[in-house]
Amino acid sequence: MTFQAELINWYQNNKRDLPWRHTNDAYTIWLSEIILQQTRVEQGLPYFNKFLENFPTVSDFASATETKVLKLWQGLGYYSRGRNMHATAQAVVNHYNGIFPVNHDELIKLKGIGEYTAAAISSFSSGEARAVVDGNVFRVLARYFGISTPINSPVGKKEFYKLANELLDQDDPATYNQSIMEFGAIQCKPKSPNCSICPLNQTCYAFMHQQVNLLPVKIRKAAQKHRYMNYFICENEQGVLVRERQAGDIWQHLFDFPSIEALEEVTLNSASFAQKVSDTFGKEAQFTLLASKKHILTHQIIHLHFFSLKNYIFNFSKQKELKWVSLIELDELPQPKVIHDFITDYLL
DNA sequence: AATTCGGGGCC
DNA sequence: GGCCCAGAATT
Repeated sequence: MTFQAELINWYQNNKRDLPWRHTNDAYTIWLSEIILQQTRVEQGLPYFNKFLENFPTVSDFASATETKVLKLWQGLGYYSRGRNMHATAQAVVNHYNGIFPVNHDELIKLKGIGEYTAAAISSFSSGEARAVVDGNVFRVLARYFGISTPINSPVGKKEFYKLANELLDQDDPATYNQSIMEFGAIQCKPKSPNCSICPLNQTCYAFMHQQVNLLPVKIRKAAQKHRYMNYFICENEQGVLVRERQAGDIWQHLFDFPSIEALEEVTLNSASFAQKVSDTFGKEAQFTLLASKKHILTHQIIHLHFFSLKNYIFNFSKQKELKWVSLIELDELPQPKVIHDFITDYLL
């Protein structure tokens, strides 16, 4: 049996029953593919159901507010996916008559849809012969064919795409694409795959040369950086003061609180920190520590302190991103996971 | 070509 | 603590 036939045969016997595999509707498939970018099926599944329930059609998605979209996205991470989805839904309504494109060359023009996602949506919805190359495919091809070119280098990406499209089953690209990804996720998994039961083990380069745990090759990422975020909670009869985060940093268009950020850990009861608070919130400002947390992102380790702030002065004309909200309204705003955890424990 | 976008699960 | 996950956009 050929490599492709073995994969499809394995898929028919081992595939998971996932909701987006029961449709060829491009909108529904688009929802699943964006949600699953850099996200495990188990983590994305409840979000897929939630989005389909709230937005049954692309028109429903387009007519929602961005805040509503981000609130539904809350906790899933990589929030630009949510913002780009909103823009794309509106583009489909305005420029495609509300009919989601199914062709690769149209799909890739849309925000948030790159090479992988355009291939996935086009092959699954219309049977277009485009090979998907995701993390699973990189791994399966690198191991089976013994390719040591780094998968996250431009040269490697080109090489793997070329091979993937040569291997693509022209008669049923959708099933073949599903098969190789599912095979990578379940059988040819990253850590300690059970190669003894693999139907391809007798022709797999990595297995025969004891290189399964050496492939694929990946170039190391930059080291994580530490950030120190000191948040100040201001409460009055109206509620609490929040800040909408702006472009150019993490959590764009999500909400947190007024803060003083530092590059190093501050000594909380030091004169220098007290001076900084006075400079920012006025000489009479008083603060007490409410909680401390640590939050890990891909490239950042964030150290957070939350303070209650009294007797403060704000210059709202210079802080247009600030606004007062009631606790009810606060609950409707999208928040970073670590902020939402704090609010749940200390404000609600 | 390298960095930067989250959060969770696994070892 | 490091690695990976149905990657894309930016610089």
